[in-house]
Amino acid sequence: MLLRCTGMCNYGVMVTESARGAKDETRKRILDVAREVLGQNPDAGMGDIAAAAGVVRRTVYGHFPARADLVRTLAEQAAEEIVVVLAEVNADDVPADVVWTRFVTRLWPLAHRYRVLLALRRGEHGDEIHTLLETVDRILADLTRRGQEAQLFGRHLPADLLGRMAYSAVFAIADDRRAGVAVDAEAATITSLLVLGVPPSRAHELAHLSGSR
Amino acid sequence: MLLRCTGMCNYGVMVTESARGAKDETRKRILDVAREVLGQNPDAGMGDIAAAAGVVRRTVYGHFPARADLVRTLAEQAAEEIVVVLAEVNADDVPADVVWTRFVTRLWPLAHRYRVLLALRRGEHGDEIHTLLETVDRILADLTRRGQEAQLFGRHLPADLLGRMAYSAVFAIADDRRAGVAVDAEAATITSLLVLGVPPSRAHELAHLSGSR
DNA sequence: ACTCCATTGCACACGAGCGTGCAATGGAGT
DNA sequence: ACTCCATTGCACGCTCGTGTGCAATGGAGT
Repeated sequence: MLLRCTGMCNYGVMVTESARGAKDETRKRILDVAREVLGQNPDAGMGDIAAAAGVVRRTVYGHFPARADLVRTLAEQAAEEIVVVLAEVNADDVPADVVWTRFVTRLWPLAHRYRVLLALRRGEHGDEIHTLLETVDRILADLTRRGQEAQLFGRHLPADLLGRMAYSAVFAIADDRRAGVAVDAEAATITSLLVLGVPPSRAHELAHLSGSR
Repeated sequence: MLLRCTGMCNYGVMVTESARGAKDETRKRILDVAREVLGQNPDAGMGDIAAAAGVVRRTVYGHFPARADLVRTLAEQAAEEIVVVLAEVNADDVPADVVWTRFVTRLWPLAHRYRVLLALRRGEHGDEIHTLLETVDRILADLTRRGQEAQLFGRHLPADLLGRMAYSAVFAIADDRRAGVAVDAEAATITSLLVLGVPPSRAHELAHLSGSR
C-alpha cells in the first residue's frame, strides 16, 4: 500500500535491458492497439483491447492497473504530440494562415492516431480529456485570434470556437469511414482553411504550396 | 407472446381520451427528456432518463420495452424531422447555395434536439443510426453535387463527404458547450457555407438575407 | 361507490465488465 | 542447471445496468 507506481517504476536500476525491453515492447503494443481499438469504439473493454493486442486480459492489468490509466496515458500522449507539433510550427513572424497550413500538413499523417481523442471527448472521461486538451485549445485560440486581427481569418465565430471548429474539421475528415476516394492532406488543409474564413483561392494556394514542399 | 406492440397500439379504439391522453403525455415527456439526457451523455441509463423525467425506471419500461426501442424512436423522429425540413426547402429551380442557406436557417433552432444523433452515431448503435441517416445523407449529397456542378460549391472534397462535413459543422457549433458568446443562426450558416467552398463575401450575403427574412 | 389503468415500489435473475489473487508456464540471461 | 520475470489461466467478488413480475396505490371517468 506504499507508493503506488502507475507505469514507469524502477528505472535507473535498469535490469538486464532485454528483459525490460520485452515488457516495454508489450506495453507499447498494447498502447498502439488500444489507440486503434478505442478510436473505433470508445466503449471497448479491456478484454477487447487485450485480444486485439494478442495478450490475455490479465496481462493488460499488469501494465495498467485500471482501464482509466490506459485511457489517460493514451490521451496524454496524443495531447503531448499535438503540442509538440504546434510548438515547432508556430512562429510569431509567420502569417497565421501559413502557420495553420503547416500545422495541418504536419498533423494529417498522424491524424488517425488521435481519433481516440475525439472519440473519448464525449463519453465517460469528458472532463479529464478536456483538461488535457486545454493547452492545445489555448494555443489554437491565440493563433486564430492573431489571424483574425491580421484580416486573414474571418470573424463569423469567436476565435476560440473558430479554432476548435477548424481543427476538428481535420479530424472529422480523417474520421470519415466510407470515403469513396482516399482524401489527402491537401483536401484536409483546404477545408480547415475554408472554415477559418480564408478565401477559396488563397486556401488552394496555401495548401498547394505546402503540399509540394 | 402474440403481436408485440412497441409503442402506439390500439388506436382507433380510443379509450376515454384523457386516460390515454395522460399516458401519451408521459411518453412524450420521457422522449423529450431522453433526447436531452442522451444528447449530453449517450451512455446514460434507463435510470438516469427516468429520474430526469420524474418517473420511476419501471414506468419507462412500460412505454419502451427496451432501451434500444427508446433510442431508436428518438433517432427515427430526428431523422424524419430533418428529412421533412429538407423536402420543404429543396427545390430544383433554386440555386443550391440558397437552398443550403434556408436549410441551415430552418435547422438551427432545432439543432439542440438532434445532438442525440451525433452523440449516438458513435457508440453502440452506430450501424442502426447510420441506416436512418442514409436518406438525409443522400439528399445532402445530391444537393452538394448540384452546387458543385453549378460552380457554387468547391470541389476540394467529394460531394458526399463535403455535404456531411457542412451539416456536421452546424451540429458541432450547436454542440459546443463553453461558448463565450451565444452563437446565432447566421454564424452557423456562414460557417457551413464556408465549408462548402462558398466565398466569404457571398456566404455573408446569403446568411444575412436569410437572417433578415 | 365502482372501475379502469397509469404509475409505483419493491422483488428478482441475468449478463457484462472490472479489478484482484495465485499458482503454473516458459523463455531468456547467468 | 538455476534464476528472474513477463505472461498465462482460472479463480474469485464486486458493481452496475437491464429487463421482468406482481401486488399496491391513487386519480380520473362513469
